[in-house]
Amino acid sequence: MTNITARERLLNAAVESFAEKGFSGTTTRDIASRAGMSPAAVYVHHDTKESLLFTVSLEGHRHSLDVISAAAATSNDPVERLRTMVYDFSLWHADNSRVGRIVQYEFHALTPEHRAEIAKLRRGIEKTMQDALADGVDKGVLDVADIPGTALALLSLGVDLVRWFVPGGTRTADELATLHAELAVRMTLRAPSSRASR
Amino acid sequence: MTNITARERLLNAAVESFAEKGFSGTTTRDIASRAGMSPAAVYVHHDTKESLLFTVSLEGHRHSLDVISAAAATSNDPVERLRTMVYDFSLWHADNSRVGRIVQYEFHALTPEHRAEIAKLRRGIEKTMQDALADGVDKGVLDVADIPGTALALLSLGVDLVRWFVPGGTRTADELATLHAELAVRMTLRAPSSRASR
DNA sequence: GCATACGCTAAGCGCTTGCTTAGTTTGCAA
DNA sequence: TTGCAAACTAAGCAAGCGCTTAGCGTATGC
Repeated sequence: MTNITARERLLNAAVESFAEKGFSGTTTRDIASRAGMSPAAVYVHHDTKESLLFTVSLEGHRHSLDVISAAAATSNDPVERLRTMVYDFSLWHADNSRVGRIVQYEFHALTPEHRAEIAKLRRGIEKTMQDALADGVDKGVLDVADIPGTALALLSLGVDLVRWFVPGGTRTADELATLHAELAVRMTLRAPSSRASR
Repeated sequence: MTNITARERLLNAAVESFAEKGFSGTTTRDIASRAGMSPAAVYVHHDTKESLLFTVSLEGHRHSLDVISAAAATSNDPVERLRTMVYDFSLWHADNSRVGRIVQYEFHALTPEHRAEIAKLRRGIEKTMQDALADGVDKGVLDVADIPGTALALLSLGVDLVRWFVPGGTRTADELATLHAELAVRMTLRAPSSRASR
């Protein structure tokens, strides 16, 4: 009970510190003091500093994969589905921008084994977006010449927002996600004339 | 003469190391040995490790601002101008992905004074893109409801590519930049029906 | 009422860090 | 030939690093 709480307090402290100073810029003493504990207490609940990063990164990647997968299953209409996927993916990054920064920018700090495991989840995210575009093209609703490249561009909208988004700024997470969803549709929608020609 | 060469060899070594391991993950001994010098030689040519980062970051920001400013001046046609701006901005990031990673991801490692100076250049980049969009809207050629948000999204295409782009991969820098330029036009172009209504 | 296990800390080990100091080498002006 | 500045290195300092060890207090099962 208290075991779980202390472990999670340390994980939350690690998220704060990694997001603010990066993995290499964070000391185990930082994490411990943010969690209100002595430096040695970190090692009661976590093996190494890197395993803390791996736990945070794995959880973050799983969440964002879950979010985009769930969105992909909400509709059979390619346009509405794409709108939901981009909206939810960008919203998740805005609502979790600290975890998002760790997910996106600290990938290289993982051990090769952990990196390989997380790379699989990343491929899953890209695949989900590619499949949604391919289905829309098949149904004649979307016009996408370069599916992998366009999928990456759509994901970039969500990914890159963690670099500058601040909660409580001039723009809400919902407004940003709505904008991204609209831009995504415009990037991929087949023009009326070419749709008529089908 | 040799002074300039040694100074630049150290800067190149710093670019390699910062891009690969991040600023905090890089040691001054890394930089020195990559430049084929002793650790102390770094301090003959540069004040601190952070001043090396500042020099690299400042030069990188200036280059990318120059690139997008020059592109903004190539045409009066809003569509062609936007296409050129996005193409050149993404191309620069693909051709300079190591410097791009430092520019984008090591901003927080700068001292507050240096950060403030570089923030000005960043605002210049955003302003240039916003002005191009606003002019296109004024001329009735583009349809952009949220100009600051859309400008950020267009820049995100170039910025985020440094996270995954590898020279010599399946995609050339030119192909990627061409794709981004096309997507940018689709994101912002006024639809024929709404253009007719003007 | 005692033994045991658990959550945690004080102290610190061996190593690496950014940077400095003191001194050597080199090339060139007078 | 001498004098001197500039480029560079060997050695090392103080501080900070990830992580370990030894031990303390407390709660729980018996």
